[in-house]
Amino acid sequence: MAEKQTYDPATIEPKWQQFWAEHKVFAAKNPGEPGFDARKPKFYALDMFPYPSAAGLHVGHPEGYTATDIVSRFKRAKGFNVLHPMGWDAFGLPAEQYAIQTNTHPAITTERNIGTFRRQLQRLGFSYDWDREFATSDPAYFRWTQWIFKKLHERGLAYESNAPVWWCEELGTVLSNDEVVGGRSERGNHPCERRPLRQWVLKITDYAERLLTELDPLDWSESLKTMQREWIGRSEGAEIDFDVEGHAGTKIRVFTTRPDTLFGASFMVLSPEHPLVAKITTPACRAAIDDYVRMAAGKSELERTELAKDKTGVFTGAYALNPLFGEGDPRQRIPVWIADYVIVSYGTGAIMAVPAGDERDFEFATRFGLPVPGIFAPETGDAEHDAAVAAGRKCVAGEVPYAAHCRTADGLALAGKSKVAAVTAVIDWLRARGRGEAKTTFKMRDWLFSRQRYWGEPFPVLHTEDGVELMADEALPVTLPQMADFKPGGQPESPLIRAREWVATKDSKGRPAQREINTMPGAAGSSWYFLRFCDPKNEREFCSKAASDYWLPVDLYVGGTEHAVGHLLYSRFWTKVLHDLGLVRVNEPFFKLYNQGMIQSFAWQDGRGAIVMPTDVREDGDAGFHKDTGEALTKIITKMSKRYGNVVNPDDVVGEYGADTLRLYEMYMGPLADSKPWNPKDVPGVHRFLGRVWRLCVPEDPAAGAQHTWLRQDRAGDPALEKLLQRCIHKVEGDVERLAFNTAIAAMMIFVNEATGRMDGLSRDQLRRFVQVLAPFAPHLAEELWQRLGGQGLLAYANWPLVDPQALVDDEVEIAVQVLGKVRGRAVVPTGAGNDVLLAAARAAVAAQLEGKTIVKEIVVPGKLVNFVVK
RNA sequence: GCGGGCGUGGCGGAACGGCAGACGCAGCGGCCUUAAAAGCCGCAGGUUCGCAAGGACCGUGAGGGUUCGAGUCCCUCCGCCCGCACCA
Repeated sequence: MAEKQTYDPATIEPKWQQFWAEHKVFAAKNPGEPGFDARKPKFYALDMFPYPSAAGLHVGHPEGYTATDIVSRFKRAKGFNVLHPMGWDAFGLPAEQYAIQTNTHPAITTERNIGTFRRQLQRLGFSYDWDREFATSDPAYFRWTQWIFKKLHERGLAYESNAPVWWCEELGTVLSNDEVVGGRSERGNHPCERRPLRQWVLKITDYAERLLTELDPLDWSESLKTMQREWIGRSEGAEIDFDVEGHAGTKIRVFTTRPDTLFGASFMVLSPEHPLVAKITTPACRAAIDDYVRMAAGKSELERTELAKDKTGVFTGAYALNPLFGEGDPRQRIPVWIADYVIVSYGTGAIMAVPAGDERDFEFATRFGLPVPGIFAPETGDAEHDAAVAAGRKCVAGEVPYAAHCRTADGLALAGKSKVAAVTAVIDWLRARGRGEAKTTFKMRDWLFSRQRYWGEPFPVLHTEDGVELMADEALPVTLPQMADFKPGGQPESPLIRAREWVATKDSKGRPAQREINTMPGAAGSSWYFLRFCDPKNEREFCSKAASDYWLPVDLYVGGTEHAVGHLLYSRFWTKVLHDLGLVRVNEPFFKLYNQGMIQSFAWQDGRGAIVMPTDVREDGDAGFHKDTGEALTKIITKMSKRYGNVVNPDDVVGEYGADTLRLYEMYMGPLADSKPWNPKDVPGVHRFLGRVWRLCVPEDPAAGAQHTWLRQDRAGDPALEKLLQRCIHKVEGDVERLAFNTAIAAMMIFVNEATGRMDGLSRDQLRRFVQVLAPFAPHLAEELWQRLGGQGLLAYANWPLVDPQALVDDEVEIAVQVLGKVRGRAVVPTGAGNDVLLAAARAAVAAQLEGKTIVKEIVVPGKLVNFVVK
């Protein structure tokens, strides 16, 4: 007997992948190109492009990619021009570290890794337009990254700075704020320290206000918007100048959000790094101050910000003068301290301390025995509390009535004013006297834009006799020199310094000049790649205005939360700058952003909490035992990691079940946004489903042909199946729009289960339509069946089947009948029946429960239920 | 500490304020098979009454509230996850 015709992804998947690639089935046409259809709306579906690591693709990658692929295929079927590209974020530290480890040039390892990633992605049948592929390390691409840097420089948004930056000895480079977490590098968890180094910095703070307000209308999750808002960290207040006693002309400027509490400023705190510390410290205090400053500098950021630690600080010996009070007022003269709870880089690096109104200042005052002048007169009714606050024994924040003595001789008086009014009053008073002004500050710092590494974009910058010179557009791209040894030198200097011939060059006037030896950070190339995808081959421009006008903004951007404040902020910043230059129409690049959850995995833990590798575990159902000791183990859910031995390789899954099963399983696991564990036992379930779909079309016996006999011609299908199919199409449509892929798949399973029960009632037309619905999820199987069913042309180009709204309505509905809110019966009534019909049917259904009771109220929800309230 | 999210069967998860547990996994029974695998058909939250058909009660982390009706809305608490964390 001949082989059975079973569902065999290993033959159909490569077949269709090859066909799609050869015929460029998913190539997107730009306006003006032959074949472009201007009548169609556009849809730009984008994945956060991957960093091609040596480890290859991880099952986490295809989760988001499958989601955007489903939407892309769906939108094509719905008549959209779809842009769905893929490329590589290829410059950066990990590539370079891997290159160093394997002693291979990063260009080579990167190319090899990209090859692996591309092959793995193509095995999953994603409908990318591969003609638009590029890597950020391609000279044809980074030429324009350099060009954009020039534009930023022209606008005054790029500058050199010598301010302290995060230096990571282990990585041999500086890192930006979002790359350092708690004083350690995000990548590798190495210790970092602050040190001053000459660096290129981008003035993202100029855009802080816009980055904040223009976030509002975006279709992003609230939690992500909150993260960005907090990172930007806007706060409104005032800057106030304090004179220093005995130092005429020297002023200490502070930033405060509570200028209304100036009456209670009883000391002042400078950060240890504040430039005036050395100047104002008195000889008697100098030794202690020097010690403290040295100690603060030696502390890691982690130690300095450690939670719940006691505050430390030292008196400078100097006194500042509160601008509110005149000579002779005992409140005028306040001591100046230094303490490391004040951060040099925020605000002015100095604060006025108001212990009565600020928890931190109160703690400091208490610890060092400084006075706490009361400035509030609360009336909470709690006499003890009110008295304590008035006397300065307790600290309060927020809206509290001011004490009567909060007044100046010349008419400023806060008593009776609201907080907002008091803030305004104090600012007005200060401004009139040139002692302060309203001020808004941001936590966000400028973007540290240079790295001391080899594998990144060189700057289009020369250092000449006259200073910095930007290179001409024609000289771009500035490519990296070939170097045999690109390791960091242990110095805070780029390895490029050793490429002497490359560094030494001539400026535009023919004089000797040196190239900039720092390179750009990894986030440079990824800050505009979504633009380049619109016009990836353009040699004259970074992206034609026509192309970006058409495709942007990105309609759906899917990726992980880890880029919440880095990449997403930088991309928004660059887009706004390019917009301001008139080069891009949109002001925001990503209209809808969706964060997929993490795919986790099971791991085993013993009684001490130690991880037990799966190879040492004997599984028995859901329980697990140590193979050697027999100890019962606990199953935990955690991220996939080599340490736990629980990494799932997509290649293995594709090898065993096929790409369609992998895609379908990842979408079926649960909501896209949730983190959820990979359960190998669940995978066969979706594979079985695909096998059933296959059998709906293809007979087991090859002698019976490529499709069941009843599918060889058109004839009417089973009306009950028709109704189910209509429902299924409708449900999938709605679910795909809201990215609820798990429930869409459930709906398809329901249909297939029914259809399997009466297979020969299924018509060719019905099965074709079902296959169309399946196509975005399992495109290979769908395309194969479409062909066997004699579908017109390619399924990839077919229009989404229409739903007949009539078909969604049943003639009859079953309603629930409740008595006192509990379901006691059911009744079948005609759809759209009036309340009286419903009530009559309902009464009959629960007659027994109503017996001997009085109906107090009848609640009717048409088409759903009837509830009797009885007594 | 502050902000946000989440707690539903043995497991992953469904459920516009209206029949909790769709769909899948694991489980059980049956058909097919010499046997198994595969496949197909069916059962299935818990407790309990009943020979059965079919009932009853309890059930969405805990407690309270709003409502004719709460997994869903409100308050308090517990637990888990994420983000921020001396930002003046």
